[in-house]
Amino acid sequence: MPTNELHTRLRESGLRATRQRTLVYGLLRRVGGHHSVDDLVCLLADSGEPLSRMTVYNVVSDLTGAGLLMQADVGAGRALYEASETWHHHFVCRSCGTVIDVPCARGTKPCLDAPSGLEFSIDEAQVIYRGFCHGCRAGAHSFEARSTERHT
Amino acid sequence: MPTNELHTRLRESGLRATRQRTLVYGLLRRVGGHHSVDDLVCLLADSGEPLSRMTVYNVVSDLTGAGLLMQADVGAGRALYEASETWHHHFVCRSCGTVIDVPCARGTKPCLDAPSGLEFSIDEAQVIYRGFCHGCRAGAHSFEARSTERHT
DNA sequence: TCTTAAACTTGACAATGTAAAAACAAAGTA
DNA sequence: TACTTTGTTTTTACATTGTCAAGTTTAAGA
Repeated sequence: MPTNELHTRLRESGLRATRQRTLVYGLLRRVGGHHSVDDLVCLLADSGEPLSRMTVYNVVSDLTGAGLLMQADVGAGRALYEASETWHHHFVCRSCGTVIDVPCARGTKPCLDAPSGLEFSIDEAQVIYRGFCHGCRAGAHSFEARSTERHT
Repeated sequence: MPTNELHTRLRESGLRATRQRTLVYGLLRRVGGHHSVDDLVCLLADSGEPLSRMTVYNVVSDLTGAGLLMQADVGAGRALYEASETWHHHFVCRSCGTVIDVPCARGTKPCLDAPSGLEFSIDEAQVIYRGFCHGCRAGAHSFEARSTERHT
């Protein structure tokens, strides 16, 4: 996706199209996968366009709020970000920590029908599946099968 | 639940029944609700039985592994623990951070049927619902209703 | 070009979690 | 009951992740 288009996307989402936001969004769209803020800071530095850590935190927060990025909380201070068009979930391996996308049946938020009769409004349901990936199989089995997609 | 019984529970779960484990497990059963490690350290200190932070981390990790505690990752370095008999999920208010239990349709792990055709084994599916609680309602509504249970 | 509100940078700091080694204690056994 | 073994706890230091606040810079509209 060319810079102009990224620029347009940002504006359409109600955000100012700054160099920093364009860089982060462009990077995530280009490389794909799940990345922590620290990852992003390093990748940007390596690409010759270093941004401050605080800026990256602000940018991913803004882009997530605008719906351009998805945030996956895969436990204990591990927040990962990705540029994705469709709402989906994540599998996390208990052994090696690998994160794998898991398609969502509905594909749009809030995905799950929450039980009715609750005193609050839900706009999103995030599911984290845990278990052991193919490489780490050990103890605990509940079902098995064959592969689909895999990121980072 | 008397100390003897806590003791027995621990042994049955394959853990040594140490004073520290008994204290933490007993506390969580007695007070109920969701608590961070820091919470627990303070509560224990207040009750005149101080434990080191590291010990509390070890204990909750061991008890969670043994199935006596549930861990709820409610985002960005917020790991909460609770003593619960049945598997369930959590709602987190985007505004005030309040955590509310949400019953799970099945009540046992792994709760959700994951999409078939995946190259890994799932033993647990944790769902985090996000939105706004009754007190914080603002913008975003997707449905509403009446209350059930509420903790911490 | 000029103006202004929004965004970025910097540096210090808070919160959360982990590593390693030494002291200690639970549980089984003699 | 005393002994032994092995797992647990404690301490200290540190790594990681995220936040605050003040000052500077910049995007976007007039």
